[in-house]
Amino acid sequence: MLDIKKLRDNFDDVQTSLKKRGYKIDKSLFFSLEDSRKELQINVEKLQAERKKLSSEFGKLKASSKDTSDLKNTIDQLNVELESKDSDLQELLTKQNNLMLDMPNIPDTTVPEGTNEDDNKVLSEHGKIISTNNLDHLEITKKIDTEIASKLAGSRFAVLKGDMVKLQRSLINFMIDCAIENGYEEYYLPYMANENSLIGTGQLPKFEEDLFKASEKLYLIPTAEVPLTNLFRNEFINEKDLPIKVTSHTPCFRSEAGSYGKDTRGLIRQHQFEKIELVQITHPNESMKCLENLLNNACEILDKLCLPYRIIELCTGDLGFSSSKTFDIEVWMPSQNKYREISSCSNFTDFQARRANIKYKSQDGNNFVHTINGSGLAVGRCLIALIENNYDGKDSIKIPDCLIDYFGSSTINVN
RNA sequence: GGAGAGUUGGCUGAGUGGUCGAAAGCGCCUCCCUGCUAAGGAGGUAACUGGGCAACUGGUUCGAGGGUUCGAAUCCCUCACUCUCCGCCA
Repeated sequence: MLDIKKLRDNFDDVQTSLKKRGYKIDKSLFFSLEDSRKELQINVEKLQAERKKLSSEFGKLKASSKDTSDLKNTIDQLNVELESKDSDLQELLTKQNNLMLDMPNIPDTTVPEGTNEDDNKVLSEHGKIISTNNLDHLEITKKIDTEIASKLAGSRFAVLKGDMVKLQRSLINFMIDCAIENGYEEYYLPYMANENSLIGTGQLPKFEEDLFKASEKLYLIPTAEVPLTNLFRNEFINEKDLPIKVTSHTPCFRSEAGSYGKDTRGLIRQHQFEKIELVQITHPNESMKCLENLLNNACEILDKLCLPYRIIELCTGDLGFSSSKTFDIEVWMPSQNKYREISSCSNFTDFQARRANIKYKSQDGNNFVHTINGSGLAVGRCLIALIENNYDGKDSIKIPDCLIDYFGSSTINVN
């Protein structure tokens, strides 16, 4: 959520910024709501003050057992007026709030301008592309089975067997250990979240169709970002405790509505996948530095796994709803002959903090924190990358050195 | 699933109709004392929000939403959540 004061005072600046990401604010709507709000609010508060005063006089008259009927009449009339004005005001505030909840975050001034992903900027490429293999992961190993998964649950699910499960488990443990080493505290979390949590991180109300609803009140989490960030919802944090770094491995559930026909083969786009999430709760002055730190933490994993990847900076038109600045990490997928997203690291500035009411206390008063998060990493996609990049073209997949202790062997025989 | 108790400021916790945005304690901040630390003393310290250049000055909030009342933390109703005991259970 944006700061409404910013809109009141610098509407044109905000409008210009949001335009860069393709969002249009209706200026006349905003100010017509705002003008009525101001007038009504002043009016209502005046009436409330008056009632307060008269009620206390009423009490005094009562105490000295004097006649109160005239005063009661006055107050009754006042209450009728107050009630109608107040309900107008409430209606208006709801409209205004809905308008605010619909607005995306303001892109950071350093974000390159653009209209869609074609305008994203490649910042750097890392590692050597050595694989000449063009078989995809389903062709390389039979231990990933999406057909049998469709019997169990439908399309966009997978069943893993034997070595592949163990490899996935090794990746998870390796990634979590990296995060811990980098100062993140590990959490085990609920895989379902309530509505308020999802509003806090920005999935609701606008993106309900992307979620799986598990019951009347609970949704399956689309990412551990939701529970990790909401750990701090409605909390005050001591300034000296910032930044707070937390991590968790969870499954993630996404309906992938609107991606029909896209990435239908294999593990790349599933309703359910494993992910390690990194979250930092930071001081506003430090957040960009923390974003770089988090990005490095994520890249480090690919470095250690010796997988080729590149870093992309998203342009204004491709930024996620809540994000102010985002770096994507894309890993090389030999079978597709291109890089695919494996992590998205974002600075949400105070956008989520405002929605989730996460503040820090400092000498100059209370202020909203900035929230940062990114995958560290998406496990399913990492598994694909590992299989496809490390396949020898004949019968085995090489396990990177950093995983050998976790996996217990230096190769997987695929026959 | 059955029975009961609770939800108040950063925390603990008092408060059953106006003098309560709220006792007390803890914590925190400022100052005094002290060679330093500890202890001690004085004062300050809820959040959100409106108007105003500002000084300042209004309003809202005691889990949420309704109701009663001139007036509600306090009375009534509904809901959510937490805890305890019993039952069941990985």
